[in-house]
Amino acid sequence: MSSTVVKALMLLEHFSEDEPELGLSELARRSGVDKAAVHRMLGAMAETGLVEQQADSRLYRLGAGVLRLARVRETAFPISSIVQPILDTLSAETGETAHASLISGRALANIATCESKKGSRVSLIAGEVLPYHSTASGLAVLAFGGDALLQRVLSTSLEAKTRFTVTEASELGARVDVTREKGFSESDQTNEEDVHGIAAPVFDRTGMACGAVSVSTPSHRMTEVQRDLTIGAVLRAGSAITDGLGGQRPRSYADLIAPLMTGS
Amino acid sequence: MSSTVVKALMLLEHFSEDEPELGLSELARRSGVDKAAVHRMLGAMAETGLVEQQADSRLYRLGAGVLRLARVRETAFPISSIVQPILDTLSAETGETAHASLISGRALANIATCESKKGSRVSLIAGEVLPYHSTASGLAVLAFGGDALLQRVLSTSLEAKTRFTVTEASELGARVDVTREKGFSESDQTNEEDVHGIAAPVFDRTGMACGAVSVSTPSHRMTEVQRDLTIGAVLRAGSAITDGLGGQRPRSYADLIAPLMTGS
DNA sequence: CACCAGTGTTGATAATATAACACCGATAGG
DNA sequence: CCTATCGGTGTTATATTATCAACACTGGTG
Repeated sequence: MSSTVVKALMLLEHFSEDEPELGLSELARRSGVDKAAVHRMLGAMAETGLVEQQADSRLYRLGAGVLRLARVRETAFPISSIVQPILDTLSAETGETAHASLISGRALANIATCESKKGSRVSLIAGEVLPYHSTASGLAVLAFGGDALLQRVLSTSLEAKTRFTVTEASELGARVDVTREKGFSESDQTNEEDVHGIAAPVFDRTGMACGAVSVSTPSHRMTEVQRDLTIGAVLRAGSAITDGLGGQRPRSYADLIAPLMTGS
Repeated sequence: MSSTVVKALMLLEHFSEDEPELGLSELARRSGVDKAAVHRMLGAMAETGLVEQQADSRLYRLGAGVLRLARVRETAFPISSIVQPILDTLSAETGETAHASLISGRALANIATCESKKGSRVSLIAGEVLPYHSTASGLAVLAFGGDALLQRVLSTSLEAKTRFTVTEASELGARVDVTREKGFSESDQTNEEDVHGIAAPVFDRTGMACGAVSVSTPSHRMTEVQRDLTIGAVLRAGSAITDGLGGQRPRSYADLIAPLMTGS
């Protein structure tokens, strides 16, 4: 069912900002894969520089190869450099943390962020993988990313990240419909406690959503005024990023959000 | 002998700044792997977001996953951000193109560059993979990266990149010895025509070389004066990077290069 | 229009790399 | 000194993968 390559690459998901170095046994435990298999996979990935092993502690971490690959991609398709300034203004306009993510296989990859300047803010782990079903960004992508993607996600089991997470396919489908009608998505504490998210889709040049831009606000601070302000700002940012990437908004979507994109 | 994971990841080496998008057949041809196998491997890597397939043209390119991974690594171990300013001053001091690379599996990965401002300059492809045996950076790493690495490289077949490339293991060993005695490495047109390189090793905290910093000068422009200037600047840059990464120079090496690090 | 050369994709079967298990030496703590 | 970790290693049955061929499709050409 699942190829060894996928299994090996899934191991990389366990490296995070908080735990950038992991031991063999630890990694085997978390991934639920046999220790010997993990050892072989890490060895294979080390050969190509995707991971590297500390000589002394024997811990593994992401290798220099990922930097090289990112450079190749970013040089050819400068996404991050286009997105970052837009996120900065989005964060400034709303006063909250903004981030952008792109479709990356079976999940969303957070590729750029701008944290709020406030002391109390939503702080997210760099390079986190965001599930489609529990985040505002995910909803935005599901709503405008085509039926194939939506069906695939609906047919998977939806993990409950908090007590508010939608775990029923039918209800998730309903939320996607709402998102499609409104032109933006909204989620309250479905991925993390006390985090409210508002997101807008980003389109590629075929008119399909390829990612999303989102603003995360502490739930207790979210007011009606703040909400309206954020929706307009997020939609403008989404459009700006779509344009920056050479993407194309579907006509119906452009008409839909036009009245909402008030403000400067 | 060779695992499927390695074979799959080797496919990624064929993506470059010049050719960021490749078709299935093209990739199969270059890698010498069966088309069907390449198809399955790319599919597997697409599942995890390491590559992505254009919906319309069906071409493959590096995916958003690599950006995410690079963010995780760079947040935890901010190498690029430490190296870049040092490269900038190195390039300013020498007037030529400077770059830094790290050990990445079986080769060196170029992770940061600063191009010369001159019209005639050495321009290198972003994210290029540098062979150990044909580059000044490679020599520097081989000389100070431990015997295990050196033996492994010496036992492989050395591809002739130009008519000056060293392809005999014995001669390469001799050049490594010279490098070890001098404290820096030098190569003239061994990797590319009309490119002269001078490189210094970068050490990790165990005192082993983990990478190198190098200045590439058009061969015809390399004079005695320029050479002395460059050697001092490269050695200073190497030391600065080693310090910035929390690395540790071996005592013997520090004594060796001390008299050469003249200038500011 | 038929043809051709190219593409991406999919099955079938045979070959082989892989998963699983127990095991090893080393290290650290009680 | 015993126990519980750790990283790493063999070995064999098994499941995945490589290989080959054929497929449907495209765009260009006679």
